Amino acid sequence: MPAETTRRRGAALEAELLDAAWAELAAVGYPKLTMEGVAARARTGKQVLYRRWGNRAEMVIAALRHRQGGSVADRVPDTGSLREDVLAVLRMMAERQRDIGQDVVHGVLAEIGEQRVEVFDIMRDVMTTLLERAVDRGEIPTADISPRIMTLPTDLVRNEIVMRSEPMTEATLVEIVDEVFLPLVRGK
Amino acid sequence: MPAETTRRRGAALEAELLDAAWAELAAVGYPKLTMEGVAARARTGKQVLYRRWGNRAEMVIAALRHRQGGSVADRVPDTGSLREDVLAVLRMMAERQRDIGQDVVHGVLAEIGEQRVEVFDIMRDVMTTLLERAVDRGEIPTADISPRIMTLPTDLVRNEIVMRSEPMTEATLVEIVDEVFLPLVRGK
Amino acid sequence: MPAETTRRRGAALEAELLDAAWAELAAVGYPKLTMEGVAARARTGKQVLYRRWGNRAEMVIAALRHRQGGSVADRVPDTGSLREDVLAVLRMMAERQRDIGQDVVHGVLAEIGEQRVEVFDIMRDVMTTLLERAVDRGEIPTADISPRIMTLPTDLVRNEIVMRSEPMTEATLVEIVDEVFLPLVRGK
Amino acid sequence: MPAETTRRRGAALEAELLDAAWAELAAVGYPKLTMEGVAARARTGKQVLYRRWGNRAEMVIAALRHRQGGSVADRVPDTGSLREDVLAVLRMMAERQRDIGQDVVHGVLAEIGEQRVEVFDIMRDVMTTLLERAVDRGEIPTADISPRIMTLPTDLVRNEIVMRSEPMTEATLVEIVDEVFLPLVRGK
DNA sequence: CTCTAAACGAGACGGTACGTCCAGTCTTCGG
DNA sequence: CCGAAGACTGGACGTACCGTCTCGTTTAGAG
Repeated sequence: MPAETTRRRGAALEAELLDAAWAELAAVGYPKLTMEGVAARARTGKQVLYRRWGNRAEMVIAALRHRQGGSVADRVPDTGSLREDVLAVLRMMAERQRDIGQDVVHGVLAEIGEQRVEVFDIMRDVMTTLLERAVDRGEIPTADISPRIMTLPTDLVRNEIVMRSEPMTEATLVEIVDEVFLPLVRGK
Repeated sequence: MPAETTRRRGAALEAELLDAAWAELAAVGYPKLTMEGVAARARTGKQVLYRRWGNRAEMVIAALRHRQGGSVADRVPDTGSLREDVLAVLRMMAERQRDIGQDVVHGVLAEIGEQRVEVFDIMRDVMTTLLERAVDRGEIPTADISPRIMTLPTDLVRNEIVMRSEPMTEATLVEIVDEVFLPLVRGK
Repeated sequence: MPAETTRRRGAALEAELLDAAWAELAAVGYPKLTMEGVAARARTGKQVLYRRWGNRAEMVIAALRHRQGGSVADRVPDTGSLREDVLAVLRMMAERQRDIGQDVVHGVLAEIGEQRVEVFDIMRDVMTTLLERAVDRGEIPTADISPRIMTLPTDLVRNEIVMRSEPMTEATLVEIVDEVFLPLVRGK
Repeated sequence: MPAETTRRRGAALEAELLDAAWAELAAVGYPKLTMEGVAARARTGKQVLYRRWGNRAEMVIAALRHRQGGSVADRVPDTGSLREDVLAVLRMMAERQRDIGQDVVHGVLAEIGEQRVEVFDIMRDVMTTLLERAVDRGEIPTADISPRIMTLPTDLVRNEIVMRSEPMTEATLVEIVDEVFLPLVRGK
C-alpha cells in the first residue's frame, strides 16, 4: 500500500470540503446535491460537514463565497463615469450568475428562510458611493435620490437572474442603464 | 357500517385532490409538503396523484391555479386612468403573493426548470392593453414604449415578491408607479 | 380503423385467457406472473380473470390443466408388466414436471392452502389398479399392500420434483422402482 | 424525558431483528409477512433489514436458524439401536416442521431459487453415521447401502411435510421406519 | 515527551419519502 | 348481462438520503 498522506484537518480540510461541494454542484446540479455525495467526493464522513454547516444551503453558500472571494462591496468600480460604474456593477452581478447557475440560485433561495434582505443594503451602499462620486465629478446635480431608484438597476438585473433561463446579455445591461436608470437620475 | 358514498372519479376527484394539496400547503408549508401527505389527506393513493402530475411542483402549480381561478390576463382592469389601472394590476400580484406565501414561490421556482418566461409575455400583453387605452383617452402621447419599460412595474413587484420576506405595502406599489413608471412613460 | 372482429365470449374467451396465462408463465416465470400481465396479454381487463378464478394460483392451475389435458388417472398404463407400468406412471409425472417447471410447482403449492392431499388418493387408486393387474397376471402374490408402500414410488418422485433443481433422469426412476419399490412388493 | 437506551448495533440488534421476524411470522403468517411489518415490530427501518438479507426468504431462513439453533448434523442421536436412532432423527424433523408451519416451508421454497439440495447431503451424512454405528454394534451386516435407500426415511418425511396439511403423527414415523426402511436395510 | 482531548474517516442506525408495481374493486360504455 | 377498458383505494416494494450516533484512529497541543 502507498504511504498515506497525513490526515487532513482544520482550514486545509475545510477548503477541500468546499471544493468538493463546488465540484459536486457542477457535476449533478443543486437539486441532486446531497450531503452524502459531497462527503464521498471529499473522502470523509457526513459528520465533518455537519460540524461546520447546519444544512445543505449553508454549505453551498459557503462554497460559493469560497469560490468567488469577496462581495461586490469590496470591489466598487471607479471608472470616472457614472454610466460605466453602474454597468461595471451590473456586469459583476451577471458574471456571478453565469458562474453559479440558476438552479443553485433558486435552490438556495428556497432553503434559506431569511437574511435575503441584506443584499439590498449592500447594493444601496454601493450605489450611494457611485452617485456621490458622480456628484463630485459634476455629472449629476445631486445624490439625494430615492432608495427605490438607487437600487433600480440591481433590482432589475436580479429579476432577470431569477426569472430568465438564459444568461444575460450585455445589451440587456445597457438597456437597463440607458433607458431606465440614467433618465430617472438625470431627472426632467 | 355507514353507507359508503360512491367512489370518486374524474374531475370531481381532481378538485378534491387539489383542495387537499392546498390544505396541506397551508398546514405544513411547501418544504414539508409531500406527495404522501397530500394523498393521505385526500384519502387516496399516491398513484392517483402521479397519474395527473409528474412531480410536486406541477401539482402545486395546478393547486394554485385551481384556487386562484384565471390569470391576470383574464381580468385586465379598466378604471379610466392609467395610474389606477397599473396600480390595480400590481395589487392583484401583491394579493396573490400574500395568498400563496413566499416559500411556495421559491420552492416552485426551484423545481420547475423552464416555462418561467411566459409570465413576462402575459404581463407585457396586459400592459400593452393598458397603454393603448391611455393613448385613446389622451393621457399619454404614444404607446410605442420599449418592452423593458412596459414590464418595469411588474418586474419590480416580482423582485419584491421574490426577495422580501414581509408582504408588500400599498406604499411600495404607489412608489413604483409614481416614482419610476409614470415619469418614464410621460417622458420629457 | 380495422374492422373489429366480434367480441369474444364464453369458452372461446376462456381458452384464450388460459393460453395467455401459460404464455405469460413461460415469459416471466411464476414469481413475476401478475394478473395485470395476463390481462394485458389477453387484451382484456382484470375483472374478466377475477370473474373466473379467485386468485393467481387458481388461474395457473386451470392453465396447467388446460394445457396438459386429463390427469394421470385417465391414462393408467397397461403394458403387461408391473415394473413397466410403474415406470410409465413415474415418467408421466417427470414429464409434467419438466413441462411445468419447478418455480411454478412451489409457487402454486405456496398459494393454495389445502386440497394438496387429493393427489395422494389419485395416486393410490392408480397404483391399486396396477397391482391388481399384476396379481391377475401372477406377477406378485397379493395386492394387499400397505398404502405407504403403494404410494412410495410416486412419493419419492414428488420429493425429487420438489427438492431438486435439475429435471429428473430416467436412471433415477429406474432406481426408485428396482431398488426400493419392487423389493418391498415382492417381499421376502 | 426517559433516559434513552443506547442505540442498538451489531449482533445484539441482529438478534432482535430475527426475533421480530419470528414474531411477525407467528402473528400474520408467511404470505402476509412484509419487510415493513418486521421493521416496524423491531422499531427500526427497512434498510437495516436489507443491509443484512437481500429479501424476505433470506431473512426468514435466518430467523428459523436463529430460533432453532444448530442443524440436525450437530445433534446426531446415539441410542444404541438403529431403529431408535433413525426414529430420533425423524422426530427432530417432524418437530421442526410443527414449529415452523407449512406455509413457511412452501413460501421459502418458492422464493429461494437454489441451495435446496444441500439438505440431502446433510441427511446422507447423518444416516451414514448411524449405519456405521449399527454395523459396529453388529446390528446389520454392512453399511454399504445405496444413497437412495439411505435418505429414504428423511425423503419420505420431507414429502409428508411438504404435502400434508396436518402435522405428522408418531405412527407415520414408525411406519416409515418399520415397513420401509428396516426391511430394505436388513435385506432379504 | 507523554498524555489527553478533539477531530477525522468510516459507516451503521432510526426514520421519512420517494416513485413504482400490483391487488382487488368499481364504474362507464358498447354490443 | 357481459366484455373491454381503465380508474380507484390501498399496501408494499426496494432505494436514497436525512441527521445522529458510535467506533477506532490520528493529531495537535497542554503539562
